[in-house]
Formats: sequence, structure tokens, C-alpha cells
Amino acid sequence: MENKEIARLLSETADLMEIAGEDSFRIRSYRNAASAIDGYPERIADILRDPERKVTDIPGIGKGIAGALHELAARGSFERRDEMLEKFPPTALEFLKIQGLGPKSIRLIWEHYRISTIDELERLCKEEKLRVLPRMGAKLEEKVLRSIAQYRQRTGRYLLSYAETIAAEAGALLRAVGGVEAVTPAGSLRRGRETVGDLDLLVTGPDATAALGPFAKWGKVQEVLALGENKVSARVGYEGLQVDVRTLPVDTFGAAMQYFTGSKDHNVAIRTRAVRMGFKLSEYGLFRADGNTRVAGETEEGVYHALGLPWIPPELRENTGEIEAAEEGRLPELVELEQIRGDIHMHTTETDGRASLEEMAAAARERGYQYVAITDHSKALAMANGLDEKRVVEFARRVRELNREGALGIRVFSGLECDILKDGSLDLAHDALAELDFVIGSVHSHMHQESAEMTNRLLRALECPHLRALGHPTGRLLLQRDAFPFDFERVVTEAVRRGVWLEINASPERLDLHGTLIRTAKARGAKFTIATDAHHPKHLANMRYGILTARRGWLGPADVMNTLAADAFARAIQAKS
DNA sequence: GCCGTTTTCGGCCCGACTGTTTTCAGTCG
Repeated sequence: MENKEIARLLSETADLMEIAGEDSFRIRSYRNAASAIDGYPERIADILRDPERKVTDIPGIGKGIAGALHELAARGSFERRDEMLEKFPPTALEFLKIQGLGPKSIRLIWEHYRISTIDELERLCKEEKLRVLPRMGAKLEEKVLRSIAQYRQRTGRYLLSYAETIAAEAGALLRAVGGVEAVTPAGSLRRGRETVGDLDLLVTGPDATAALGPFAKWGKVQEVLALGENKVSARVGYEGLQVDVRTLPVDTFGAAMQYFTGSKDHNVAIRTRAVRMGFKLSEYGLFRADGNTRVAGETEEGVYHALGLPWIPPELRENTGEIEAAEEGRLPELVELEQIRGDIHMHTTETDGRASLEEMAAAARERGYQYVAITDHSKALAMANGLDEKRVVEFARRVRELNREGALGIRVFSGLECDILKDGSLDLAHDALAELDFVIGSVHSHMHQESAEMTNRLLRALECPHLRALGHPTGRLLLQRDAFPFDFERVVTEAVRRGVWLEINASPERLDLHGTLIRTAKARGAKFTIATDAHHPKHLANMRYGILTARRGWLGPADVMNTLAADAFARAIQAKS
């Protein structure tokens, strides 16, 4: 069993324990253990098997959870989990995803009505049966109905990072089969969309077909939907992501890549163009409309060139002007991962990060960065042990010292992710902020404000002379929480006027701003940062998702401030209007 | 259930809002 799966089972059990109303500290222990295991560099299963090692050496894992882990390894479950599953159906966990319902309410509803599906929950609300229960009323019924509608919209899509992991695992499996040369993901994954509906893998090689059988028998496959000569379709993993594996002859690879990469809208426009030019385009190639002579198809470039266009980067293929731009030779130069010189949003154990400043700096140096900005939380995030003024001043002094000593081998900027409070003021006093090199302002609370109120709140935050960037500007959490509403263009205009940059948060759960908004902001002259918001050294690798997102927003290196070399970046953060 | 120690128990994060109450439990971040 992989660490991720173990972590999932532990945190699921914690959820059920919450519904059961168990001791909150015990529940927290399960969650802590889940998160420790999720982030652990070694396989827990290997440590359990090794008589020389003890899982209790891992912080957060004691005797109790060690027992559960051994049970898990032996039989795939553990006593407390079984006990919980006897009390509540596993579908009760789904109710936790409905905003407005917490563990207490779910327990009450379960004990009263014994319902276990979202459909039944919806019916209860419509029949006004929730309001009979203590502390529940009409407003709650309305809220739950709204949340159910939102929840339904979200199911069936997966985070880009998750799809990427599955693609990598499936790719390794397929490539191990003799006769397979290349496995290439197409579809929305290749376009870098923040969520993915299903996964298309294209397989080429002298005996690519040989890969289909082994894939269908893969341990992660839940259900084979179709297995033919050239294609296998299956639901993969616990979440049931649909994966389509297609084998292709090498000479049609380019046309197939073009076809299966999409987007649908882009393809429709490209095919229309082909027809206008006297061609016919399919996944098998570009053909002359009169005979069946093939003009292109081996490579994507060939297909685009034959249509009088330069190759169009997949991230742009949404039919939002990229074909016109290609035709007129004004496709943008897009930013690349290698151009990023530093990561400038990350947390440490001072607040809710999992590694020290030194460890984060070392990890950044290993990635080849010239600098980092350490940006822990401010005091309003009490649950994260956010920094107050005193700790901020101390931290800034410590960073100055570290840089003077040069012992870290990388330049460190002292930063802060400062909460933007309800009224738009910043969480810490100006004189403390003035000590820092780089202040990001972020909204973490009161996200349900009316649009006008939120707009004013952000505009007021921008007035702070020490604010340098807006962190995750829309507050969305992919598949979980929508962006909070505000007048984006007004805020961007003001940010540009005041020299405040907009963050492209590269965390795969956020990817905020997203492509469309980035383009809007760029058109108004905005400057951007791409940063991972890392809470663990391994999160620094998420930078690539930020790059994909920036590229979907048509950004070039000149738009992204942390493509600047260390000295230039240092000047840029000082040079605020 | 974990952890640390003034070490085998006691502490573990908490403020604000909402809707439902009429003094506060539940949810959220």
C-alpha cells in the first residue's frame, strides 16, 4: 500500500470519528499522522517490513497509530476504521463536502433519517424536513440545496496534479512493455488545464498494441470499460479517473496528437480552416479534399505548417484568439520553467510549514534558484501560529544576518504572507512590515462578503505602501470552493497603478490566478509572480503548474517578476512607487 | 492519540460568524 492510500484511509477514519463525536484531540492525531505519512519521503510499507526500523520514529506516529499501520499492511483496514464503518456508511463522508454541514449536523441527520446519499439529502431539504431538527432551519435547507448543486457540478473532474501522477504511473507501466517506444499524454492534461475530466494516453512503437493487455490488468484499474485492438478504456484508482490508452502508427502520430490534444473548440476552428484551404483533417492526417493524398500527419508541426500556421503551444489551444495570432505571426513568447530564478512564496515551521527556513532554502538552491522569499503567515491565522510584529522584526533581522554570512548558498528575502483583514487593513503594523523585503497580501477569511465589499477591501489593502503582491487573488480552491466575487478589473487597475504584482499561485489546489484572468490583467498592464506557496520542500516542484497556468494566460518571461536575476529582483521589490 | 517532561499525565489553537436561538452550538478558515 502506498503512503497516499494509507494517508487517505487515516484521514477518512478521522472524518468518521468526527461524525461519531469522538474526542477532538484523538481525531487530530489521526489527521496529523495522515499528513505526516502523506509527506513522508519513504514508503511506510517498507519501514513496516524492516525489523530494524520503527514507524514510531516518525513524528506524529505513536504506539496506537503504529498498530493501525501494521493492521493496514496485513489486511487493508484497521479496527477503528471498521468500527466507524459499522456506525456510519462511507457515503456519509460525502456529506462533509456539502458546505454548511459539519460532522454534528451529519450525525443528527443520520440518526434521524438514516439517509446515505446526496439525492436523499436533497429530497429532505426540498420536503423541508431538516428544519424539524434542533438548530436547523429554512436558511440551512436553502444553503444545503445550493451546495449540493455546486457539489454536483464539480464531481467528475480531477486536479491536474492527480491526472499527471496517474499519467506518469501508467506511462511507466506501458513503456515497460516490449515494442512500446513512447507514451504521450494528450487532452486537457497536455494543455495544462487546471482540472482534467479524463486522461488520454497515446502509445507508439513497433508493437504498441502489446501494451493494451498489461494495462487492462494493472492493479490500479477498477473497471475495464472497453478493450479493443487499438484502444483500452478503464476507470483507474480509487477516484475512478477514466483513462483512454490508444495505440497509433508512427506515421499518424502528429495528426493524432493534434486531434486528441484539443481543445474541441480549437480543433473545430482548425478543421474549418483546413476545409477552406481544400483539405480534410482527421486524427489520421491532413488529406487533400479531392484525392486521398496525405499532406501531413507525422508531426504536429507538419500539420500546422501545411495549414499555413506556426506550431501552436498546447496551452493556447482554446480557440480564444490563438489561431488568428498564429496566422498574423504574433503568437506570444511564453515563459518557461527554466527562466524562473526564485520561488517567492513559501512557509516554514515558524507557522504551518513542515520544514525550516534552512531546509526550504537548501531545497530551492538544489532546484537551481538564485533566491527565495520566505513568506510565513501573519498573526490573524492563529491556527497556523502566524507571526506578530515582534516575531516579524526578529525574523527580518535573522534573514539579514543569514545573508551576510552567506552560509545558505542562496539569497534569502524576508517576506510575509500578511492577512488582509475583513475591512481591508493589513494584519500587522506598517513599521513592522517596513522591516521586510517582500510582503504578499492574502485573503484567508470572510470570503463570503458581497462583491462590492470585497472590492473595497482589496482596494484598501492595495493602499498599504509595503504591499508588493496579492497572493492567490481570487481565493478559489479547485473542486472545493469558488473564487470570491469582486470587481477584478477595478482591483487590477489599482494594483497596476500602485505597483502591486499579482500572484499566480502554483499550488495545484489553487492555480490562482487562472489563464483567463491573467490575460485580462496583462492587458491592463499587470505584472505577475509565479510562486508555489510551498509548505514542504517537495512542494517547490509545483512551480511547473504555475508555469503552465501562466502560459495559458499568454505570459512571457518579461511579465513574470521572478524571472529576474537576484539583483534585479532585489531592486524591483525596493522600487515601489 | 501524541508528545514532552518541572517525564507516565496534562495539554493539545482559536476567533468570528451564522442561524437559531433568547444564550449559544456548529461551522469555517
